[in-house]
Amino acid sequence: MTRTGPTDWLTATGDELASIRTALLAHYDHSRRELPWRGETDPYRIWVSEIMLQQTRVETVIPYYRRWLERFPDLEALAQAEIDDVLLEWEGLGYYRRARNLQAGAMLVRDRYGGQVPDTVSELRALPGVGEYTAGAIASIAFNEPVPAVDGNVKRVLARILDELAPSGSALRSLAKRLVDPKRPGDWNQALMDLGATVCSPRRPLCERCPLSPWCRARAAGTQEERPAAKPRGGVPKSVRITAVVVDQREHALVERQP
DNA sequence: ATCCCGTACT
DNA sequence: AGTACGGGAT
Repeated sequence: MTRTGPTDWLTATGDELASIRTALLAHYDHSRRELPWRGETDPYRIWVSEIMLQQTRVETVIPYYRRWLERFPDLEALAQAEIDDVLLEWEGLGYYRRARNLQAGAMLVRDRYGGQVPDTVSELRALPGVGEYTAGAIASIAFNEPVPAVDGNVKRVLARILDELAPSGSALRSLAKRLVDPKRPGDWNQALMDLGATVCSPRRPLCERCPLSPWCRARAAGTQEERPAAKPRGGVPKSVRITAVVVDQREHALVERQP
């Protein structure tokens, strides 16, 4: 492969897409993090791991994930559990709504789908606590559906590939959709997330070790540290407080008031 | 798009 | 106390 610079992803050829997929998947195959849910394809287990990983770091989740599967080894076990037992098992993870949603979802799948987790993004999205990201992750990892899974890490990776300060949701989705490897969608999505967690970090990304650097516009421009843009501090004030003091001609205050 | 939520960090 | 974060919900 000979390359002259980062690709225009809107017009990328099939060969170019194949090249970037091959590069990242090869990297993933030899340097992926070994995690308890890696290589797993049981949709219930992927579901549990993805919900636990929302707003919670990997190291924290690992022991909870293991204990959870001992206590609730399959969807049926979770669906018939007492909510108090569910919450007890979740204790320490925080965001307890996730646990309530997970069990409500398990009951829903049991009652509406005969215990089989649905395999489409739209059906998955109907489960409580499952949004676009989580639905894509479950569909791709557990069911090999060629759909993207764009979490915070992936957003950063894509923003750097595009060298955009604040790529729109639609720009991110369309690029993510084009990139997904049709043969190994689950591995592809996990590879992108892994890359964001380990190489394409928010600060000081390790571009020298990045298998995607040949395709990365930010890397070519040297702007990787500033992509995506930091959030504007504070934002636009919604109101401005004005205080006036009325004085007479000798500058004695006639009216004073504490705001 | 924008808001909301619960938590961690400062 | 205030803010940043990363998801979901609307």
